[in-house]
Amino acid sequence: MAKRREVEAQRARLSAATWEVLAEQGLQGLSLRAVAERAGCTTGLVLHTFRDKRALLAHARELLHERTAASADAAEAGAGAGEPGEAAPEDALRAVLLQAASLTSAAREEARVWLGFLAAALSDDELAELHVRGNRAFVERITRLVRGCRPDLGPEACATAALVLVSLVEGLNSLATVDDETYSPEAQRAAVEVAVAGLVGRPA
Amino acid sequence: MAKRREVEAQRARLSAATWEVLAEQGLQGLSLRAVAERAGCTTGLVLHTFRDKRALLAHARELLHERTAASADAAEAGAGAGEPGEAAPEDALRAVLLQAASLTSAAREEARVWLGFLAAALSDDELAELHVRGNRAFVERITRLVRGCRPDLGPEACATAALVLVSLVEGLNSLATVDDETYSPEAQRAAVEVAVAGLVGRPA
DNA sequence: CTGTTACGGTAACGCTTGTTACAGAACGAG
DNA sequence: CTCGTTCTGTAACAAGCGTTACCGTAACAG
Repeated sequence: MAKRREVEAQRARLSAATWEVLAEQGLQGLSLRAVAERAGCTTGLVLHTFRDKRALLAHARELLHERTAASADAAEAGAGAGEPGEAAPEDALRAVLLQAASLTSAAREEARVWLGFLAAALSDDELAELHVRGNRAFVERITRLVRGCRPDLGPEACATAALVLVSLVEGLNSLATVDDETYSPEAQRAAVEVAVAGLVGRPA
Repeated sequence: MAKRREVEAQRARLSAATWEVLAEQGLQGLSLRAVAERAGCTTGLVLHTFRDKRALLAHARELLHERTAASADAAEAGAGAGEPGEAAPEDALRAVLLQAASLTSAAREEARVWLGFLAAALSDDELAELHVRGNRAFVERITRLVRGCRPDLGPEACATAALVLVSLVEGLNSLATVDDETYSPEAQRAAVEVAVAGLVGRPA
């Protein structure tokens, strides 16, 4: 054996650089040289750490998935930690949905990255599979939270309600990446509130 | 003056080719050579008809906008032409939304094209402006239909409801491009039905 | 009929891309 | 210390990109 550096740290660093380039320059500007420059190294290191560009993209995609999942976990736990009041499950659902929306500029940047990966997945089967896995995990999370809010609903109704909420949030994210005026944070918040109230909340 | 061929037909033909390439090969495969080969000509003709690639993309984007607008017009008119029953405005809203969703394979292909343009708009201001214009027109259309269904709601409530429905449909479209199993036509239809019923329909 | 003008194709340019081969540097083992 | 292995940077490669200059060709004006 010889040198055994922390290659895992390199992978994380390069994935983060991939992410930043994707957020700033878009999908078209995402070249190996741009990533290398962003990470402060050359393309040689990049392709020594990852077999090829697709492997780099796939790793960055998984990193994004893990990040959003952790963020959702935190939001869900934080909402339930208030007090065991009457509307705790609804608060958790609302908290997770609002956290998934792009209310802050950081979240909007993440949405741009997410959208870039989605567009890339249209012609990359591996990225497509990763996207499907991540999105289905999100759908299952929302389905569970919906069931917690409305135990009276059947499984199909819960699944449909979850699909509505997930599609709504991801649609808001996608549209907000280009039109942050129409899809302002307030507008997004109001939309999520209305949808939650209509599907799960008070059956007025 | 000399030859005066139908250059407008060429523009339409090339835009259609752009569209097809974008649907089949994705944003990365959208090169001038691919478009030219698809249209049965060379790149010379392409760049004689359009100043550069961005102009070609912009024209194809406008063509997509006009197409979706015409389709929405047809759906709206068709739903209102049944009989002047009690729930005509709700039917029109539902028809427009379902037509905008990707229930058929042709509509899914259109959604892939739409998504490609959206991703391209992240780093192209002209495409971004075209997208914003088209989407706002759609939002206004839905807002008008919502107002027709629920004259009792205030302007803000109508706007929020429209934003929910638009984001829902576009989210369904985006997600269905990659996962046509979870976002099957039946699932999309059920989602739209639930959302319309919850926001506009019977206030149960 | 002839000249002018728009049109379409050919081929090349310069550039960037992903990828690979090679050379030097850094560290652990003997 | 010295060898050998692992790592990183350099440089080059072929391929593809958008774009441009150039050259026939066909059609209308006079």
